[in-house]
Order: sequence, then structure tokens, then C-alpha cells
Amino acid sequence: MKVELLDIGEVELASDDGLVELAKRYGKGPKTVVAARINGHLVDLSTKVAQGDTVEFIHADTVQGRAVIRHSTAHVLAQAVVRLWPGTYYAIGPAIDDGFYYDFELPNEQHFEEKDLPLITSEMRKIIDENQSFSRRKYSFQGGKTLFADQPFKVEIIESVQGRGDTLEAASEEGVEDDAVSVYENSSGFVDLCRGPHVPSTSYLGSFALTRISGAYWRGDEKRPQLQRIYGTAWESKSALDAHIRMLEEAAKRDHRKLGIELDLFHFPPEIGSGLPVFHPKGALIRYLMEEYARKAHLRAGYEFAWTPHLAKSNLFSISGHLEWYKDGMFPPMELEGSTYYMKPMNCPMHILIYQSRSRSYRELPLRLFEFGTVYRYERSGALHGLARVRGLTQDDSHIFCAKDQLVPEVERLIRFVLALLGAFGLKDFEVEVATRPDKYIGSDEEWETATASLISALGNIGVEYKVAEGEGAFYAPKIDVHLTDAIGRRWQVSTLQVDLQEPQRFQLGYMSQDNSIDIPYMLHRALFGSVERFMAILIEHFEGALPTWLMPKQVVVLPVNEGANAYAHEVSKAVKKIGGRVSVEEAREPLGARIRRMKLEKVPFVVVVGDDDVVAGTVGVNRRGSNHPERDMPIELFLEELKVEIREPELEGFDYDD
RNA sequence: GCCCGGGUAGCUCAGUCGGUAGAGCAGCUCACUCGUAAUGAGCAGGUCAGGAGUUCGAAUCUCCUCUCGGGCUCCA
Repeated sequence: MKVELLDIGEVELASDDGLVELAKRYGKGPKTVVAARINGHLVDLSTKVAQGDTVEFIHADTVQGRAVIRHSTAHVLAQAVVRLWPGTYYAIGPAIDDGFYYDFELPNEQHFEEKDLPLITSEMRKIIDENQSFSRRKYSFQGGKTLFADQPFKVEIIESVQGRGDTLEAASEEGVEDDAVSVYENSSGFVDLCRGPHVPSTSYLGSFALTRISGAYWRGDEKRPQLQRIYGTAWESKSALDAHIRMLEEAAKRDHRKLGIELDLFHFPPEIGSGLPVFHPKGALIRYLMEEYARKAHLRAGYEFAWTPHLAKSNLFSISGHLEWYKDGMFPPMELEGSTYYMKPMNCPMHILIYQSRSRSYRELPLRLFEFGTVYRYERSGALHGLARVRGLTQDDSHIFCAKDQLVPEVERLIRFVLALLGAFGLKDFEVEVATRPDKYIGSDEEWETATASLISALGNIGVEYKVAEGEGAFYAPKIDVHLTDAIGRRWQVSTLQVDLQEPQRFQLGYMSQDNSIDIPYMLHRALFGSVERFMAILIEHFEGALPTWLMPKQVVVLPVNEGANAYAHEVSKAVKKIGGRVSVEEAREPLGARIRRMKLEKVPFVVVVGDDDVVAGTVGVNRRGSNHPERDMPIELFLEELKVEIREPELEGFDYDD
């Protein structure tokens, strides 16, 4: 019989030959094909092919192939845990980015400990060495429930679908479909609910590592029992596994918390409290440079500055809805002279008061109020994470009040502004998400639709691609969230842009329109860095501490080779200062090599060495960051020319200030 | 908040069986004046996160609190 093999063409196959035989003949080598697609459906390699089928191999070194390997390795993990802890209930074990996990409930409320991982790993190795096969079977709902009678989580998964007749995504993942239950049985007798596909046997597995243990709530719901989760990673080969482990080490080197201490930028004094950073002189200078750049950009882009206090009486947050909807995220109240005060969790109510301070005319719109506004949010202790997640954060926050017909153009303008501003900081790889109405929300459905539609049409108008994140909006507004991918492929959420139809009503905002009637303005909330603290963390990690020269606290250091060159070194330093460079001189109290090493570790962009020859010739030796080949005898004027360009602030590209 | 693992000098870490604290780097002093990633010697530096308990004796064992890290939940 003939089948169509993708990328190969039509091939001849004996009728009792299966996919394994086909893979042997046409795959990239032994065990490189882990599953297949027949006529578009993902299947195990044991699936029979028929005359005329179209077959596509799923190779081990692809995203889908790895997912198959990881999912199968998760089954091996479950089997190992059940062997070591008889009576364990196993829940779910999907493949995830870069790996997999499996959730368990151990008997007698036992918990995994770190030292269990090597035990489990060696049990998994035994299972893999047994060369167990995976085979798929289908059961009726009732049959499935009988099979898993002693596994309550599996029964719950089956029932969650059977009862409602719909298909939960997670349940489908786990092997429950509309009409039947899909089960995989290993040759050892271990069975698990699973959609598959799986590798044909455990001999396809082996390049895995168990990475960590954790508690995890059943179905992600903190009101349900907490299960014991084991995370692992699995790859198609030892070398791919090793590469992944090296990537993790690379990420650890970039950790902004580590670099923050090493480069003397900031720390979190326990005396102040969790999640409340202090910035040291170098960190504060970086912050200043970031903020000044943003302030100038905003001013030129038609924003006006605002400045507001850090706390306010409770009534303000009652009107805004924060006390009703956001109280869990706020610091507890303070009683003062008979009033109750709260630290502000957002800046919007304060900016609204500025809008409200006098009557407004349509001629003033759009009115764009901008502030680096520090807000305080009660983050649960386990959520804190260096500068990326703190309890006191500064938003580059703005509230834009505009008329209805200005809304879409204003959003378009904003998106261009965001991408230009982030681009100026060297970040260019973005994904845009539209976050829609969450379960808990204020306002009417029509208002949410209007607001969401305006975001989507603005994105469409300027041709920016986006994904929809259902139910991820704020309680008062849908959002456009900008995520960026850093130098080593990690995703961070930065900017957020929200169309709010609620707060203008709650505060009864108005403006005098052209036809002499009072209209309600529309309001946009937006933060481009998101939080200055987090944005700094992202920059540090993205650049591994080697920030663009214009953001470096120290841009140039001049090293005289010996005492005789000191005076000349100070002349060079002065010349650098004159063109606006940040520079210092390190005199020859210790060997040149030692000073160079120190400055290189500090990631100083230009290490300049001057000796007797330079004094005579008016030259410098330039050792640039990222290079170990110094350029000797460079005329000082030439160096200053190069430096002028290097220290210059970047232009905003892609945003026209006259927009 | 929940599960697991940590907290020893400014930083990175060692500290055995419970016997009273150690290194490297950084700092200070002195000497060295050096041409591209660590000059040498000396000095100083610790309520072993905090508290309670067990013990003749606790960095070490037990409990509590604080705090940090990895996850879960939440989120800028």
C-alpha cells in the first residue's frame, strides 16, 4: 500500500508494517521519531496506517517531540513515586515549557523532601532500564472509573467531564474526551489516564533530571488541597539536556539580585521590611538616568507632570472602588485624627482629583497627566522576588482623559510610544496581549465591549499583532499588556494600557463639550516601564549588568601606568567630563592588571590606560568592554569623538512627537 | 499565605561526633610605581538571623519567630 510521507513523498509500505518500520526507514536515525501525525491527528507509533494516509513524523528534537518525551517521562516519574510510596494518589502530570511535572498526594500526609529526588531518579532509571512499553486503551466513563477506583483524582477528572458533557481543557489533556477515557498502560502494569501520544517504550527516554519539589494546589485553586509536585526536565539527548542545564546556569549569572549586590546597586534591608528596596548611589544613578530619559520623552510627547502624595483618606478609595475590589492588595489602614488613611495602591484616584480640581473644556482634551508615582501593595510574602516583585513600587504612570472620538487614535499613539520607548532601552522583542473582562468586574457588559473593541481596533489600525488573554483584565478595565523577551529568551511583562470607563463615572467627571453640554471623558491608564524597579531588574538581567553606555554609572575609568602619568590621567578625565562623560581616575597604587580586572568586573565600558608614551604623544590606550584587545596610541581627540557618540542618549525611533 | 530548602565577617563559603569560630576576596596600614583580567607583608573584622528549650557545655540537637531562595496562588 502507499502512504504520503510529509517531506519525503509517496512511499510504499507492506500492509502489516507500522509507523515504527516507516520511521526506521525514513526517520533521522534510531529513536529520533517519537510519535506521528496521521491525516493531521497526533498518534502513537503503534497506530495502524491505511492506504492513502498522510503521515508526518514527530521528531524528538522538536517542540512537539520534546513534549511527547516529557509527558512520557512524567509517567515514569509517577510510576517511580507509586513504587516508592505505595498508596500514593497521583493527580496530573503534563509537559510544560522546558520540562514536566507531576502532582501527588502521598499517604499519611507525607511530603517530599529534597533528598528524595535522587531516590526517585534512580527508581526512574530502573523503570527505563526495564524497557517498558506504553500502550493505549480506551474505556467507557464507567470502565475508566472502575479502573481508577482507588485513585480519587483520576475519578474526579473523569467525572468533571462526564457530568457536564463538555470538555475541560485540562481533562482533555489528561485523556478524557467527549465519549471515552483514554488510558496508557505500561508493561509493568502501571496505568494512567492520558491523551497521549507517548513514546513506544521507555527506551526512548533517559535524558532527564528532576529539578525541584514544591507544593501545588489541586487544579490551581488555593481552596483545594495542596498536593506535592515534582518538577523535572527531559530532552531528546544528553547533550540537549546539558545545554539546558548550561542555560539555567547562564540565567543564574544574570540574576539581578546577585548583580545588584556585586555592582553595589541596591539591597533590601530587613530593618525596613520585605519587598522594600533601597538604592545605593550607583543604582540610584541608573534610576535617575532611566527616569530622566522617560520624563523628557513624555514632556515632548504632550504629557504634563503631576505629583501626588503616598496616602489618602479611605473615602477616596471607596469612591474609586479600590476598597471594595482591591482591598487584599492594600496595606492595612492607619487611624489618624478620626480619619482612616490608606497607602495608595494605584495613582489613578489622585490624578482624577487633579482633573476634577476645576471645570474642564473639550479644548483641553486629551489631557495627559504623568507621574513617577510610588504605590504600595501588600504582596504575599511568597510572591516577592527581588526588584521584580516588591511591596513599594514606582510606576511611570499616566492617566489620559479624552473624548470618545479621541480614544482609538490615543491608544494607537500610545502603542507607538511604548514600543519606541522600550526600544530606546535596547529591548526590541515584544508580544502584545489584549486582556479581556475577568470574572470579578465592575461596569456593564456594553462598556466592557466598547473598551475592549477600542483596544483591538487601535492595534488593528497600526498593524500590531496580538493575542487575546481571556479574563486577564483588571477589575475596572480591559488591558493591552506588552511582554518582552530578553536576551536569553525569558518573558517579562512590562507595559500595561487600560481603557477605563468606570472611574470617570464613579468620580462623576465631566467636561464642557463643543455643543455646550457636559460629557463624561474616557480615561486611559498606562505604565510603560510598568514599575521602574522591575524594569531596572529586566535591564540588568537582559544586559547581564553591562547596561548600554548611556545608562552606566561609570562610563570611563582612566588608569595611569605610574605616578608620572597621574597629571595626564587627570587631564584626560577632565576632557571626558567636559563632553559629559562619567569618569574617574584610579591611580597606580596597585598593579595595572589588578586595576583593569576590577574595572572589567564592574563592566565599565571604557578602560583607558595612559603611560609615559601617551603623555608625550597626547594619546590613550583604549580597552573597550567586551573586548580584550586594547587599542594603543589612540589620539585623545579621536577617543573623545568615539565617546561622544557612545554616551549619547538614544533617539525615540518610530514615534513622531508631532503625532 | 501554603509546600520544600537555606541564614556563619561587607561578599563567596568551610566548620567532622555537641567541646566555645576559619579561609579567600573586599577594608585598613606599610612596602612596591607597575603598559592591559588578581604585587607582597601585616592588621582589623563575627551576640554563628533572633528568642526559648535540651545539655556540664549548642554555630551544631528541639521548638517558635523573622528573613532569603525554589515552586503554588496572586501580580507591575
